[in-house]
Amino acid sequence: MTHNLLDYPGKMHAGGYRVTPQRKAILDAICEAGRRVTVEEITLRLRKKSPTLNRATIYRNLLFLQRMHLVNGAGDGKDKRFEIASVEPHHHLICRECGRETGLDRTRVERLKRAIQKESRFTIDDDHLCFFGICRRCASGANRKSQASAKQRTGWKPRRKHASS
Amino acid sequence: MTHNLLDYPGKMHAGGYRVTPQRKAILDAICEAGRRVTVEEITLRLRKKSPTLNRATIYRNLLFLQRMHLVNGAGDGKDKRFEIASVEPHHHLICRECGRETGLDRTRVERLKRAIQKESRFTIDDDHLCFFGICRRCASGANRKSQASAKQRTGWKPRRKHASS
DNA sequence: ATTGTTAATGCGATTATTTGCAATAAGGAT
DNA sequence: ATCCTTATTGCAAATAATCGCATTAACAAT
Repeated sequence: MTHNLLDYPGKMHAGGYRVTPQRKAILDAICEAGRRVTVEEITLRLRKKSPTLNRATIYRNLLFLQRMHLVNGAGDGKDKRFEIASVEPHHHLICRECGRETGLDRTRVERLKRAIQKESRFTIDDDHLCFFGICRRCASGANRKSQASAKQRTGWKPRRKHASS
Repeated sequence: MTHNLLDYPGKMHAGGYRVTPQRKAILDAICEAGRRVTVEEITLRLRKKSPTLNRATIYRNLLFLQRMHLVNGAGDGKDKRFEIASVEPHHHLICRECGRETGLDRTRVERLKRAIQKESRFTIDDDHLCFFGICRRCASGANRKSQASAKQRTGWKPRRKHASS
């Protein structure tokens, strides 16, 4: 239970918020997944242990947990994914093509954050940034077929001027 | 028409995609707004000049235009906002509290992107990053009442242990 | 253990977004 | 100008996400 390291009850109480079984269940579900999960996956996991937990409660708490910095979310629409916020700030490089994540040396990013904060006195409170782009493999065209479904999923076919078979 | 600088017909054709009046209308609508706009605002603007343009077409093209790097989108859910992608890469600091944007010296960010690319050979194709956090004014508590509605909008009341009037 | 306060949940009803598919129309070729 | 291919649209139906409000239950205080 990674999230226990975060002392989430303490953080919630400190803000005047309450620790409910629903919130615990949601944190558990994300934690047990052990990777970045979509709302759908979270909902499915919850069906088992907490079948009565309401849809609206999930959405509300996902927002809440993000605000509390207990959970990090990144991505667009249905592809948005959540994970337990790590004690250690860390960042991701996510490939738009194949969806794979690459680690990212955090010192560099933290340095940028500090520099920005120093200059503009704006505090970036995100300890978990996601940068989207194209990974090495996809850039080289190495894995065209293997995971090229990203495009299809959003409904656009790749370029193919009229030319038979 | 800032977006004409981008040669969007060229980019679309290059990918085997088509330039339709609907796409033009959507780009125009975002452009005319002259600032980061929500789907709702885009829809409202389109009602006037292109009343027949379908909902689904708007959503599909917003995705499409982002993929084409003609439009940038950032933010969560209904707060997601779009703007015409500038020829010049630029980045934003957006305050979670009051929603205001602060400019951000882009050289620093570009340097980070280059460094990452060099190290991991991952190409961050985002020329428009949004960093969320707390701006100077809100951090100092200067404008509590003026724009503190951000919290209410998502349905949470600020901490206030029971104490009358 | 009981009580009071009010944050949080569940529910039903809206509203927002997505999807499948037939009909339409962009743009290359003749 | 006309034809052909197929990307894109509009529509209607399906899903997903949000909202208002009455009810429930955390938790601080007694």
